[in-house]
Amino acid sequence: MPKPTLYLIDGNSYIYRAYHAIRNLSTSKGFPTNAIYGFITMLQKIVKEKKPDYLAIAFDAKGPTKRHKAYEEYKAHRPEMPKDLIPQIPLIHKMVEAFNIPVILMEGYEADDLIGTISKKAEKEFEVVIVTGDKDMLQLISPDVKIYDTLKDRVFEEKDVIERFGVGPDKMIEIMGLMGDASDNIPGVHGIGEKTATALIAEFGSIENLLSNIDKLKKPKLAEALKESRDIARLSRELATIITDCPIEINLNEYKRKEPDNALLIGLFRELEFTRLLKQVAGEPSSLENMRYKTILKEDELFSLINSIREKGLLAIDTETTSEDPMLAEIVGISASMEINEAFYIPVGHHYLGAPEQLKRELVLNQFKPLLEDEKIKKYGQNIKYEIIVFKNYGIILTGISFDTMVASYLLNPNRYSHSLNNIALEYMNHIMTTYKDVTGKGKKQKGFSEVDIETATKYSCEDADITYQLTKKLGPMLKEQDLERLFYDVELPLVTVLSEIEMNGFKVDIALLGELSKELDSQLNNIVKKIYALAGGEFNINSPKQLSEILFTRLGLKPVKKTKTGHSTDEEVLTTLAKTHDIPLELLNYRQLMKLKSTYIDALPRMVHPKTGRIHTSLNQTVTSTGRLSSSEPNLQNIPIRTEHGKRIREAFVAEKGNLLLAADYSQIELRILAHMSGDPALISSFKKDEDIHTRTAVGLFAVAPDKVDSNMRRFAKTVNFGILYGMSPYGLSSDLGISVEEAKAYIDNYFAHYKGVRAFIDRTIAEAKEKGYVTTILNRRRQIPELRSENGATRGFGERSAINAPIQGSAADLIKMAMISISKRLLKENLKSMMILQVHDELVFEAPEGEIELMKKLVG
DNA sequence: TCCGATCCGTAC
DNA sequence: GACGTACGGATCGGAA
Repeated sequence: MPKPTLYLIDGNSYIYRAYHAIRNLSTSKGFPTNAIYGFITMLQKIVKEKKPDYLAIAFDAKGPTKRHKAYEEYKAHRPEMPKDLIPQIPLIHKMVEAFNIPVILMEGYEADDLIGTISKKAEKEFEVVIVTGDKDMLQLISPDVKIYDTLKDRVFEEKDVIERFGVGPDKMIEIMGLMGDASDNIPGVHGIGEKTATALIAEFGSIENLLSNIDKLKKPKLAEALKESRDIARLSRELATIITDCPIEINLNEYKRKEPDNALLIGLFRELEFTRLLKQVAGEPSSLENMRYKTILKEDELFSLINSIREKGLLAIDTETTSEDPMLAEIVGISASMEINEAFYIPVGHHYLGAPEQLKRELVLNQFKPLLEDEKIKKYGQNIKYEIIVFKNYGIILTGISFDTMVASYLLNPNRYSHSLNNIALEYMNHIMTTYKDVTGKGKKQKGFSEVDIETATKYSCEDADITYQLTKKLGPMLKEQDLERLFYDVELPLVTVLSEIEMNGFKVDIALLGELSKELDSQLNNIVKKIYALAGGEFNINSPKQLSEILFTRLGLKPVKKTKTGHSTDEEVLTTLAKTHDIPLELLNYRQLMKLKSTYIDALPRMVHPKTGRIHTSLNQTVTSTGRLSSSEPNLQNIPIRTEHGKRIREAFVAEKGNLLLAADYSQIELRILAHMSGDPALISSFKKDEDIHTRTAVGLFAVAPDKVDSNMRRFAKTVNFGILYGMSPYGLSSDLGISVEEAKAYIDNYFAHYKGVRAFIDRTIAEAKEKGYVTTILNRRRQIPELRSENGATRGFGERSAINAPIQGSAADLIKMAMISISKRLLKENLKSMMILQVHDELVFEAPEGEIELMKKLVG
């Protein structure tokens, strides 16, 4: 007869884990619920998976403990509990009660001690499992007591401790006494970490024995440290020791697992708006077992699936592949969902020992092709641009794209840090999904999706398709509510296909030219490095701001100009200032510029060339920026240098295929034009109508001179002011940009607003409206929330105000160029042109056109 | 060995 | 602190 299991949960460790695992969850009224939700999820998981016979949860009590009295620094450096976690704690206690799980709590003692005491008492009759992420608890392990770490999903037994530390759990306090514990501010002996501590205790058995045998140590430094820290080591050991005889009444029978109090739970779930959990308790099907997820391995099943999709006229689709890069991806499986809680997975490329026979990829794709290319069959996806590209590389043109949950989530809140399916499923469905890493493992054990067993893959991939389907149903109406439907269906969704084309087209790069440039810069850099070392009086790592700062401000005694968080700044502004007093900063500026170009562009770009196409395929990300702009990554082709001479030479390496030419169309001063439009300022509008040079026009106002008397310097000032306005620049910012005093800068800004009165009014109006509504909008009604406007902190609020000015302007410019991309793409298709759109850089579109089409293209894009 | 924080610099 | 939006290379120190 096996012993019954007793699970003892370290409530505090759980709360922090839950809080950090889940971000940004709150009720519609704004009460934070992330920790509560995470706590429940973790609790349910334990109960469901481990099925404990007995269960209790211990919490720390308020107020100081014995350890605080013994050592006032104890846990002193621990950051205070986050503000949004504090109000969740009492609700977590209530939840535990509603689950009918006993709460163990005692004044003057920590959860560790209570667990230690209970575990000691229970180990004879029970198989005890302590659930915690805290490594202090390892000392409690015995043949009958294990530790379970939920985060790592790992059980630690006696043998695991011996394997890692070479000694038994009873020696853990000795090791901890030596090495200390940063999180509890237990000091330990300075200079001794885990390695040394483990070795010493393995040899001497205890701190006391070690201290009486210091003379036998071979390392003098170590011996010295130990001699000095005798008392600290003893104290640390004491602090690390978990008390196992708390004066607490224990009736183990009370810990026997009981059914939760469902009425109480429903009340709490409703109050906290946990809809998924509510459904669960109310008895609706929702857990994974109730899902109708099916693996398709036979031909007749495939045919019947395809018929069923045709009947429905829609599907949410997801592909599993061998690569995150769609240009390199090979299909491993396809999943589809047409109904809530129902999905199908068709594996076609799983290779592992014992893998069942699967349908041939070619067969499956042949069967799917007519359906995928049928415009009348609606396709829903999460980041469906990825699927478009993957399928295109198999000769399938995915058509009928009707929803992208990632893009929808972006329009609903462009500030979100992530629009991953897992993330938005949590936000909009209160649903925690299996992650990719759960399935493929991570770190060393990570495997490709083709090695994932088909049963697991089915669950994972079907969930993706299913949730994508469900989110489509959920987010569609939300877009309508916020009046985002036109932006979504007329602009962003058609843009997905356009972006996929640009990415697939790619950009040709002259690798040989870059190679030459690399060699050339190498020798130039070599010369500069020698000069720098000579001037510095020795070698050091110029790339390390830390080392450079040491050279400049300590060895050479130069005067620091400004600070960073961690020391003295060595950025361009600082070096330019220092160049007046020493020769070395100029060389450093030179070095920095060349090094930047070489490492970021010249040497990096050739690595990004696609093995088959020989071109560079960037990712154009549609859901990253908070304003509505696109971003470009892997590589970022939106920040290729242009300003400096060397930079221009890098641009020269971007070329067209033989017989083609590059054509760039840029939307001149688009943001200032939008400012004119949105502000209705007559002076600004008339200037643009007359097609004047806007910077010169501004200079005329600022300097009160005739247009023909504006010199290049005046124009430069005016240009800086014009751009500064778009960014909500302060007098300080302008002054440091132009190298003038703050007073002068303020005068220029005042002067600007005196000439463009409509702009002043627009800024004031925009900020006021943003404060009232909490968000700003663009001309296509793109919406960005700006919570910073309501901050107590002046700097944060200032940031909010600048964003409120900039976001509508930058975002409207993005709206316009996106519309242009769609219409140009349509014309290229309609007129059957060979010209390709190959890049967007915010106010510029780049095309590669056959020579014969170039004149036509100039007209078309102009 | 990997990952995140930091500093820095490129673009619009 | 002080000008908006991005991406990424190099270093460095701590965690895995």
